[in-house]
Amino acid sequence: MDLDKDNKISITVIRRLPKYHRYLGELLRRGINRISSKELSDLTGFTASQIRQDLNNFGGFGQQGYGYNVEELYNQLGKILGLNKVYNTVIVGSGNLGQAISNYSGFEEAGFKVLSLFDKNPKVIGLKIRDIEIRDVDELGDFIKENDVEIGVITTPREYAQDIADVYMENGIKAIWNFAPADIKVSDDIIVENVHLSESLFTLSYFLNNKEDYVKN
Amino acid sequence: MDLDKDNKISITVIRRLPKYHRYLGELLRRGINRISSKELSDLTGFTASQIRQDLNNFGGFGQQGYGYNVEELYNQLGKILGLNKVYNTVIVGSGNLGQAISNYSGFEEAGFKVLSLFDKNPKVIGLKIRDIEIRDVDELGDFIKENDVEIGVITTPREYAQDIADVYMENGIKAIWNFAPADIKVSDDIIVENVHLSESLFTLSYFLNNKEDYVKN
DNA sequence: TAGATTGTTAATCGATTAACAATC
DNA sequence: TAGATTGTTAATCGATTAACAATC
Repeated sequence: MDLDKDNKISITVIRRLPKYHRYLGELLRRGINRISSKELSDLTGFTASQIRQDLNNFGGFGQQGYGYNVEELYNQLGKILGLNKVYNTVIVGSGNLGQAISNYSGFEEAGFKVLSLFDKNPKVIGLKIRDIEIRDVDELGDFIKENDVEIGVITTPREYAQDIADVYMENGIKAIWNFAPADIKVSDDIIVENVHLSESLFTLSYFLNNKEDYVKN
Repeated sequence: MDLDKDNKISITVIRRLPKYHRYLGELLRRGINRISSKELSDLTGFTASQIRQDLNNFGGFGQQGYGYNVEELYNQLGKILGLNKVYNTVIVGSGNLGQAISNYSGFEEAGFKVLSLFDKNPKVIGLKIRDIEIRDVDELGDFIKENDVEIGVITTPREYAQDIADVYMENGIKAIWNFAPADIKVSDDIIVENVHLSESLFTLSYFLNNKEDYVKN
């Protein structure tokens, strides 16, 4: 799909898409049918021009003189983001962060189904978080293969992150969502998305000490 | 401070600083004394040229023919990021995510001291997470004022985020670290740093479905 | 039809990369 | 000294903004 263009969509554009999707979801809940790029600009803080440019990378979803149909654009963006599918997911590290992710209903609603948590601590193996069992991390590889797991989450301490990434890689996982404060090394065909909480907090700290550099949004 | 320049440091530069800091910390732990921009480039994935440009926004930390002293650069970056201070912090929302943050030793080591968690659920008010008490959210405003709290974290469900932000704002908090999937509105003098986990996950999902757009790092 | 707003091209702005003199 | 590597300027590249014809 998307063979009609050779040039990549830039990461800066891609990272704005979820925000458009979120605001359109809100508008939809509020029963609003149509929105212009100008109005979306007021909501999101991106310029109207930028919004039109961004969307036109994927198609002409709008209509001159009218704007965009909220529901249609929401659905289109959902499809572009791959939210029209279900992804089998596992989480390694059953601490608070792992539990937070497995409990968050928003992810399940968006199609990210957590099949199991994994840990190496015998005290927690066998327990259930809601209805999701915590398994021994030694069973991780087999579980991935037997259950067509596509996405692996890492919520372990830093020192185990690379080992888990290796197990993920060896067993054919397609994408890794990494919360450990380390950059893992995997082969080029595996998607890695990092959430480095420290980097976010330290950025906050920087701005707290250098208010003159801070700009909203 | 930093009165010697009128032009702001751009956000793209600022967001790279924590990563430099993290790698330098690793090098320090490994007992490595000196590093060149070329070597830092191999570690971080940023170009050597970019690294030298970034650092020179803040000072000439290197030495021709030698490179950078790891410990000195680590300390300088720590200072630039404001990690040489202690910040009184509170967390509203004592669920898994709030607990994960309050338990993470890395934040406390970096100077972010969690004084209290807050919740509105009577069942958890009065409990302790490690040695941090969960208080009634009704006491939030007074607590902030009495304890010189500078940073407020929001780990509540989306629908409460703005209300908490309002309490933070009214009681003089300086920065908000927001994990709720909503963009909160506050006055311009308050720093807001968002962690939108859904946006990260949806970006991962996009790349899973559009591998041709994926580029490492 | 007249007004509104898109899709898209062109202009501008900013960030990254390349190059190299300075110097340790 | 010779080699290495910085700090910094200039060149390039890419992203954002502005403008407007097309058209609903």
